[in-house]
Amino acid sequence: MNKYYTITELTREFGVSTRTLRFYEDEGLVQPERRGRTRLFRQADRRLIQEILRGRRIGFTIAEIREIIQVYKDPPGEEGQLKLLMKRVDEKRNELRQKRKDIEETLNELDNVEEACLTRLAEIGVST
Amino acid sequence: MNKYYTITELTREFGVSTRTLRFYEDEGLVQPERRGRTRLFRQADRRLIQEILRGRRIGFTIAEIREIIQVYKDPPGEEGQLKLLMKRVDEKRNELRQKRKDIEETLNELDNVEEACLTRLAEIGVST
DNA sequence: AGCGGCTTTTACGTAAAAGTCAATTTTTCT
DNA sequence: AGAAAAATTGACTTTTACGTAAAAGCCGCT
Repeated sequence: MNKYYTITELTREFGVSTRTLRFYEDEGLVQPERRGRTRLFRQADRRLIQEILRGRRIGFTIAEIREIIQVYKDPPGEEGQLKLLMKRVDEKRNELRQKRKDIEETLNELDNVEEACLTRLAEIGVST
Repeated sequence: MNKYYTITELTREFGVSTRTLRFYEDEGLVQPERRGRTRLFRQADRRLIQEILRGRRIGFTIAEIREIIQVYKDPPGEEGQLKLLMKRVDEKRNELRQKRKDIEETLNELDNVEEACLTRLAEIGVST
């Protein structure tokens, strides 16, 4: 059946504005089809948007996200390009591992904060 | 001995600019002492900066970081405030868990990209 | 006293990623 | 067909987190 999605269906699903999706199109991240001037998003576009938003959540810039999409769309074939790409991939991975560590540590801290809150509440004599 | 750090010592240690550290002071995140007009950072300031930068890496805004610092500096004592804080902590934790999941997934994808690169290189006949 | 180097303050600038608004279309419903 | 609802476009604005440039102060050294 190959369903089409309207822009507002997707904004509702992902909790973003139409402006945002149009912005992503302007930036060349997605290329929905058109019927007249209306955008028609396919499954592929929808999945792409999921990936874009995931990238956004972990702090990738639009440029970085576009780069990643590019690599999937047409992977480099030449040795120099491939090695460069691998280097960039390795850097990104290190960055993400650091970020993951930062998150673990912060999660632990937040656990402590919660503990402290519970303790304090108990002191005041509030049963949780 | 209670050593003081100059602003440039810290910029070198953490790889940030003096502008950044002054900005954090303007935003009320750190309060180094002064000798004349010169800032003198203590160990406590230094550790605080570490935490600020960690927060920054995982995408916290200055306002959020300030809020966290505030909670440490003077924790709420009243029931309503405590419960509110716990709610905010819980939200933050969920957000961070999502982010961690996003990172895991992206790390896996990057592994695949690397694999693909190696395969392609082997195809071209390059020994890695 | 002069120099180099670091520091300060003030003030304006900027890039990224949208948000907002107004003026048109276009589509949908009856 | 005609009104209402939804979508598009373009221009302008906003927010965050600093960057940058100018003009000057302080400090140790020679």
